[in-house]
Amino acid sequence: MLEDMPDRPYHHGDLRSVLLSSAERTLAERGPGALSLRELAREAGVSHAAPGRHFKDKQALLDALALDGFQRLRASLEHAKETRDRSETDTRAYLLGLARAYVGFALSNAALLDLMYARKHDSDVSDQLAAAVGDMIAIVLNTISEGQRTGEIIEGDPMTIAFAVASTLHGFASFSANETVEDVEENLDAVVRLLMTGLEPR
Amino acid sequence: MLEDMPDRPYHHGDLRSVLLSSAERTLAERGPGALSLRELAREAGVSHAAPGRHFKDKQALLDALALDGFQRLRASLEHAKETRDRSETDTRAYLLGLARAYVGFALSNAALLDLMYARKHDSDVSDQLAAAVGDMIAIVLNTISEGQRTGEIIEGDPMTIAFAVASTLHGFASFSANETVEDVEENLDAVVRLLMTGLEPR
DNA sequence: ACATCATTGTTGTCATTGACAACTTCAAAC
DNA sequence: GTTTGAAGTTGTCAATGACAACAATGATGT
Repeated sequence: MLEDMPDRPYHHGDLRSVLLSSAERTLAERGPGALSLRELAREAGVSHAAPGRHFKDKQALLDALALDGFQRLRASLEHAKETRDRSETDTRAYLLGLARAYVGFALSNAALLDLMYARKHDSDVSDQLAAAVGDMIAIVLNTISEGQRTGEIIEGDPMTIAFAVASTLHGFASFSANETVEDVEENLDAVVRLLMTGLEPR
Repeated sequence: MLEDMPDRPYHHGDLRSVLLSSAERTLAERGPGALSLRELAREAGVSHAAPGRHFKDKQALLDALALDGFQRLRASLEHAKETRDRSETDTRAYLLGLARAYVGFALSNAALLDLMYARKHDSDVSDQLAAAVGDMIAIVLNTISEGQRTGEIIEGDPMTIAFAVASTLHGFASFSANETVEDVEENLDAVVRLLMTGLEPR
């Protein structure tokens, strides 16, 4: 009889990351309400209590997902920055790149983005998440400061300006992900143009 | 013996709205995860299945909360519009009023706002919610069109401009509600100013 | 008046879930 | 080699959402 050949070794070896990616798939496909630790365990071929070794809580799993999301979003924004650096130093083009990256992430990871900004994380994790948001704003801040140095951006407290710009990006991404907006690209261009030139006639 | 005096009549009479307001309080105080139909029933002094008569689903309750939230938000924005009409017709002041109303709502009803924009509603309700968002954008749209008529706003597709402005308001409100931003008022002023005048030096 | 009947509430039950406790397997460190 | 601790397992519990079957109430039509 061959039944004593364990399909998988006793120790899964990679359970934590398997749980995370499985959770993210479920989140994207069936929403946050469909997330169940026990179901994740079943999918991973592991007992119902195994996830408890890696995540104290269901909330801990969600926290980890959110943090991971911020890391990837940040990487995406920084990638947009780096690819820009090789071309010219046009602040508007740079902002457009950032906006595209942010919106792209929002469209591809709508449910995850919700989770990232959900107001229900453990207090210490909330600090980390706040820091992650701070990092993102810092990227915008860099652009603003650079733009101010080259004279492409008006003077004024760069932090305030960065906050305003980040707000716009976030709001646009959030809206675009929610409603079924067809011409995201065009709208996005218009938003960046508007941000740069303002609403008042010159 | 007095025990046959029913504390409450068999028919609660107002259960639906009691459930809704109780749910909203719980939502605000303990987050969406703490919402339990059974607990709401207990608080209302009613059996555990009674809520089922008014809400097919837990999701149906959440949908109702979200719709109600949009109605109140819209009323608040329209109130801002009416109080403005009595003073001058300065588009910037009007936008500032709208922004204050939106942010005020976001700060007072953070968890509810999350729910309103959550991507997990029943499909037909989603349509109603999308319509609600459309109504809100329409309010902004009015302002933009008026501003264009008085020459205070640049020309261009008003819908696109309105979408951009609404995005900014929403993003700012969402950010302000999440992070612990101290000087919301100042930042808000700066955002509206920035929207009006743009980022480029003139 | 009064029978009917839809509404709203009730009890009972079920499968699922998150959390925890107690036990086992394995591998690495000493 | 043994000890020790991380990772996985079974077993159990209370809470929950959903549903079915039944009861009370009040409105409607004649």
